Amino acid sequence: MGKGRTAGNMKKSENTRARIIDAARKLFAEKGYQQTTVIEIAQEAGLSEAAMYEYFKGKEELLLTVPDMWVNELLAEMEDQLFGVNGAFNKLKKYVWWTFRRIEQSPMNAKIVYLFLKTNRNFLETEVYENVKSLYGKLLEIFEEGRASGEMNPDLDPYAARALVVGMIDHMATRWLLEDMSYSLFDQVEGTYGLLAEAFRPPSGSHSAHTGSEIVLRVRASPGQEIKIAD
Amino acid sequence: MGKGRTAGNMKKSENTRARIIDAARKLFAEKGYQQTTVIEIAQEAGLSEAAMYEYFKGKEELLLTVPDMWVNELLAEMEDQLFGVNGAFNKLKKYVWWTFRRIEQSPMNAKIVYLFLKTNRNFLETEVYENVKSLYGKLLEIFEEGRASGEMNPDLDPYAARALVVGMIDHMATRWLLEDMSYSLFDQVEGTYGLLAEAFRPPSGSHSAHTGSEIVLRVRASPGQEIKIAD
DNA sequence: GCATAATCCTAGTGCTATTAGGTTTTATAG
DNA sequence: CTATAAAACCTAATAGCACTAGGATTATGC
Repeated sequence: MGKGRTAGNMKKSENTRARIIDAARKLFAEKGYQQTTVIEIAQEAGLSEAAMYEYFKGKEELLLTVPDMWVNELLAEMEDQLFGVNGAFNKLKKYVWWTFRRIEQSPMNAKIVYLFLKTNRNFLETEVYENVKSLYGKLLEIFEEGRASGEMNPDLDPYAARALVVGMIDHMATRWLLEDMSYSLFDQVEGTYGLLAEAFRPPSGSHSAHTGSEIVLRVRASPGQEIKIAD
Repeated sequence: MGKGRTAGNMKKSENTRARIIDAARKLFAEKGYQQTTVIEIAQEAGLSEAAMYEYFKGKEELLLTVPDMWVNELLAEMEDQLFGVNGAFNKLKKYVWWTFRRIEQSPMNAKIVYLFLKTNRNFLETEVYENVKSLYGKLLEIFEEGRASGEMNPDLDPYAARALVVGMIDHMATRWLLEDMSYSLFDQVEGTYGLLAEAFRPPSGSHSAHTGSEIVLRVRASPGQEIKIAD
């Protein structure tokens, strides 16, 4: 096997490309996108500045490419993670936990996605964005399933529900990353998720509000006091 | 009154300062922070580039100052908006609606806060951040009130609840701004808020283990049917 | 009117992304 | 092995930008 060649039939160019992406990922996560210069990336990858431009159109393309692989991995793994999980609530919990676990495991990728990419003006036209949408799209299926099975509120609007879950994930991930991962992510998630899930449950009487035949009375009473209802 | 002097005892420098801030706000919102050059800001304000540096240390200080006034206004207005509103849920709804109304009314300020400022590495050390924290802090009071009055779940964790509300506001505002305000913000908010509020309600059995003094009865009745309670 | 300070400008400096044009290395065919 | 073409890489510009030095102009107090 030739020197400098890694296993398989990987060309040198692919190897170099990977080295550049790794260097960029590391530096973007450490210092932020704006604060990282292309010279630094090139040095970290062991190249001259100009040689880098053989592999990437520019710094911004690098920003858009770096997390692409990660999100692709996530997308490929998602179905696998949810496979065999029964029930909409179990699926939802698994989905959320899995997402946060991945964020915890790859804070470098997560930082780039949550801190630098999401507010980039070209983000919406990105390949990554399409994949992120697919990731979030799975939530709609989960809510539809929960609605159909009666496990969740039959009047649940899947889009509204998705907005809440995505908003929660984004917010908690962003805070954790901004605060430099200084606390336990899952300690926070535990309570917040439990609370959010309440919103998706069927109403107490367990039938739809559209029947209009239910009245709720709130009564104050001492412990042990008997309450009779006369109709 | 001297030419170029506006009403009151405003100095020329204050006038110029305000012109710079207005110019920066407009350009940041239109083109984004990175894409706006200081030359453009200076031209829009009718100054030379160098003169601008008599008023601001640099471009970043401008980014941090521009939305400061807006958030200050919000903070000053908040108590006023909630004054006289009874009940935790009414307060919460008012809070959320008021926030989105302000976002809708000042998309330029909102863009700067939600798209450019929040991911800035120095945001956490900002005056604005302190004020934003105060704005969100009010939510804690609301949840405490709801918990104490029995209107909300007595086991509600105010911090978890705040995370959900803030996450929802951030997410919906960011999306709306990124999509260039191309749809009705309030159409979206209506359903999502209604769903979220469900999470804060007391549990179905509805008596707190702690106070033990409130009981919720769910009764079926026909419209018009009279229900009497005998104790 | 004159000193002083506030306000502003012209003309840089230095850093950074990007490119022009050429050199070295590698792969390939005869 | 050698000629040749392509791939990989480099040195040395170029251009755009944030920011500054040093000085000119204008307003203000006495």
